[in-house]
Amino acid sequence: MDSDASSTCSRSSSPELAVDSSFFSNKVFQAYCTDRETGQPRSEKPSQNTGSGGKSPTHADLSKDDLQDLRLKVNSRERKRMHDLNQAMDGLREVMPYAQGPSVRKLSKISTLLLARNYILMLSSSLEEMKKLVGDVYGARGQSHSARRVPAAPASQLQLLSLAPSLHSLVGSTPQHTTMPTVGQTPHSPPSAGYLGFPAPPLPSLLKDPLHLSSGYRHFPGMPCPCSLCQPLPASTASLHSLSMGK
DNA sequence: TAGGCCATCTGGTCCT
DNA sequence: AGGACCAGATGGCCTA
Repeated sequence: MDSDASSTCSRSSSPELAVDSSFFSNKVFQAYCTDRETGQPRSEKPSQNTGSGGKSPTHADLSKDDLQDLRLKVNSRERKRMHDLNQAMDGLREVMPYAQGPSVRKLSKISTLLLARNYILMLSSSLEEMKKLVGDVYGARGQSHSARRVPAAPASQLQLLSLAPSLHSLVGSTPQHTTMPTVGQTPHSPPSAGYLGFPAPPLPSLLKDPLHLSSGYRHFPGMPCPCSLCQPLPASTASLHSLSMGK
């Protein structure tokens, strides 16, 4: 989907192969050919087995055309590798909680990676909170069975209780696949997370501070809120937040 | 015009 | 040996 954005975007992230034209117009390649023609090798070391009857031809033994073919092959492979990488990056962009559309500029690669990291942290946090809440609910029900009979919460209310975190998550994290631009967003300004339904932090802070995402819950009136604003972060989540992206 | 982002080429290194 | 992966260099495009 977003790979289409490359065609609508002012610039293409993966331009179609123009191997011959781009490669042969490349100044480096031209310089390379010039060096070969003038007999001034750029970097290859003098080979001892050149013309000495080696069993298999080394790079130095290859003719100019063969060397050129080899270089083209290597370049093509590298190009394909980078295109695959960009495709994967597009796939990642598609599932990010971010406004997408022809009028919205694509997230840069670094922004995509940083946002993905924070998104994962937020989802982990939501999952932990939901687990904790479900545990509390079932624990309370067990106690009520063993002790005196307390009027249990109606089933609908229980569902609401246990659904609250997921509601938060859904509201706050469902990828927006519509093409509607965010309010106050210029066609070429970086997209904001304002579509989430709450005042979104500016992108830079969102990318830097994972807590901005985890605090981005929508607060429903009358509904118990398990979000990290209203409750302290669980220890496991806190440890998650301390994770670094170090290599 | 400077700076950011990107695609591409290229040579080196590592792995199978 | 061949391919994958990586990082540096280079040049183009776009935006503030």
